[in-house]
Amino acid sequence: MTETADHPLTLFNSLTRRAEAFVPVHAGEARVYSCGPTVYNYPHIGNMRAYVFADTLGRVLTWKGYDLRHVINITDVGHLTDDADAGEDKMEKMAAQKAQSIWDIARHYTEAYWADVKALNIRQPMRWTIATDFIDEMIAFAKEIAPKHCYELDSGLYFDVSTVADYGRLARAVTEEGESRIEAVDGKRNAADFAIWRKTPPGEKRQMEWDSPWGRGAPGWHLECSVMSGQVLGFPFDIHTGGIDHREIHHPNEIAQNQAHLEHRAGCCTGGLDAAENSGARIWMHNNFLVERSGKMSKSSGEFLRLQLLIDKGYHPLAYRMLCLQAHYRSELEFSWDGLGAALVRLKRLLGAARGLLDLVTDGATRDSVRKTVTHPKLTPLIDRFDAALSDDLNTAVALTVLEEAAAMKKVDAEQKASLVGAMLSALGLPLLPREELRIRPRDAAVDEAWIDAAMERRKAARANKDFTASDAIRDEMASMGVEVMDGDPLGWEWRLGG
RNA sequence: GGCCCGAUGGCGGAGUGGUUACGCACCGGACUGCAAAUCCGUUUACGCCGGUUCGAUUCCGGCUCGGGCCUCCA
Repeated sequence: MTETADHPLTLFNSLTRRAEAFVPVHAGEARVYSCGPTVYNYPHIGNMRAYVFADTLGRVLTWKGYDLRHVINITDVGHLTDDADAGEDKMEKMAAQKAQSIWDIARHYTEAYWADVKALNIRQPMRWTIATDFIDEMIAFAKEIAPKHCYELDSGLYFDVSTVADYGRLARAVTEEGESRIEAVDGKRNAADFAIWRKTPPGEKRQMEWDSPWGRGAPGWHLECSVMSGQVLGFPFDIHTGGIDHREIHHPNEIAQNQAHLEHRAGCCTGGLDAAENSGARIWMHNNFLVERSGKMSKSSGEFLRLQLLIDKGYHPLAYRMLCLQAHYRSELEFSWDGLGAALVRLKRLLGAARGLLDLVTDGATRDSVRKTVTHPKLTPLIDRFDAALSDDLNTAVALTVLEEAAAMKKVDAEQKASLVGAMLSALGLPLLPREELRIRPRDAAVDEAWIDAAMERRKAARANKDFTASDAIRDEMASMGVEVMDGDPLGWEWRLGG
């Protein structure tokens, strides 16, 4: 057993379409920027997969011993409803629909998002950047690159993608003359040109608008991420994450802006800076989609799956995290209620196996710290296998099986096992929850805990008298109310409701 | 029309040129007054047709089917 083998962290870089060794820009640090939500509506569980992924990445970086500096942005302005250049702003539209201030809308949905973040045990990033806090910086950024890379039309300031080298390298699919199904904005030089500043149409008044050298208006969506990531983390930073949909449009545009910005700062250039070397980030990572057959994962379809709905049905939110962990982040993942139920059962059994270790658990441990405290010969190979799995582009599916093996391990030093299991749970973002928190009463449950406790008491008395006819009748009665009785459950659950 | 991706047992989902993860479900056993829960054990798979190879689920080509993107979307 070579339990001290070192497994360098390798991550799949969308820019090169290859797994690459992670080499931090700043020794010992990992600087990560994640594209966050546009807060014009509730996030659905598919959206949340991106943040579970980003959190898992951050936890693995911590496990590997890096000092994580993570930024997630909140887009509270500038996201368009349809046409990429001249459509309605999603924020403005929702505010109009609800007859509320746009700022109230933004706050409401930001808080809803944060609630989901908390429920999924996603760690707080070093900083949440709010787009509207960076308007001045966005204007300054745009002013810098405008002379060489932008042109002005009636509707706004546009970025000319032909002015940077290798535009669209990330997407690998730039359709120069493609049959676009949307009407192009008049005057655009290239089909792929995008607005970095959108002017408020004459005669209109928006709730969110600012003065700029190009008139009153609002920043384009792509500009926000370039500015916030560069401001807070500095170019180049290590990793930029987002959903796979961003690989085609948003991130290529962000990269083009970053190239232009870096070019300006370098005071060059002949031929433009290379897109791979000057994209702003070393590694671009994209999580795949959570898919659901009936289309409930699309916000535009009206009804969509929110985390709160899972909770209302009696599924603990961490069952959803477990569902994500079982698959690789780059694979499409199928959502179904049966699948969620399976993940919940798995989570319960895992935490049940880890029970009793509660007060021994060490949170936030690193691989190296675990190696120091866990020396039992049956446990050390598990550290290595766990580390190898996570180091292999975040193979959480395999890491999870190693964790389960560790939790089920018999005849080993209890304290060492606790350290190991605790560290593994922490690396995957699964907290050791007590029973009360893991069990969730479905919202539509016909009975409450008081009723259940009373019934349990009656049944207990009948059983004490060996009156099994009576005790079975009570059990049937409870079952008819949706309560399942479990005698002698090792988790200490005497009953359950729903999931 | 253009570009890209996928197809693994009942479901989900890893992975690999040769010994076929894992979870849930099912089945068997232990436990239980009986169940449930829990624990232990077992069964079932690599879309089709060619090619490369001593050997392919794994590599290459074609086909079929499914999905995504090209318009905001994690």
